Amino acid sequence: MTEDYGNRGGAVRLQGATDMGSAPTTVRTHFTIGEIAREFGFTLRALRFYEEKGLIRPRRTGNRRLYSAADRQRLEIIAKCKKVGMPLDDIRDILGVGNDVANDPARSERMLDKMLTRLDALTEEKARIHDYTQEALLLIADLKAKLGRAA
DNA sequence: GTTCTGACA
DNA sequence: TGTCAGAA
Repeated sequence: MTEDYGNRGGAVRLQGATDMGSAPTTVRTHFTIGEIAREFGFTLRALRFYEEKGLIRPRRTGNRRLYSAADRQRLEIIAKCKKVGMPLDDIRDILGVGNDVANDPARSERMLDKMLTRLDALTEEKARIHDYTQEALLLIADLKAKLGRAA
């Protein structure tokens, strides 16, 4: 884990903004795929995959990916949606094409809509699993009885 | 050591 | 998506 907080890529120096120490404060505006992966818990493969699918469009430095604040906001949404098992296609719809995802009421509206739909699906799944469980229990009891074992 | 692309599972 | 390979 090379925590290169040096002045690579999108690093920017803010005038006068210093903290405690004497070294000039460096605020990084862009991050490498490795850093983003660690921060959000995504694998490098997943991040490249999301890019292939058009969910994010990190800028490049040569052919190295650089993730901006906007990319991170999108990733945050992706993480939340993935957490409930939402399909990537739906996540892409929520995100929309623009790269600026901050404070977008329309986006929140889309996300709410998709989330409600997802809730329905999860509720149905839960019911289905309950049914399967009951069936399995019944079959097990039946088999045990047939084998002369205690229930 | 880190990241990239492409291919296969 | 994980994993592996070969290159930068």
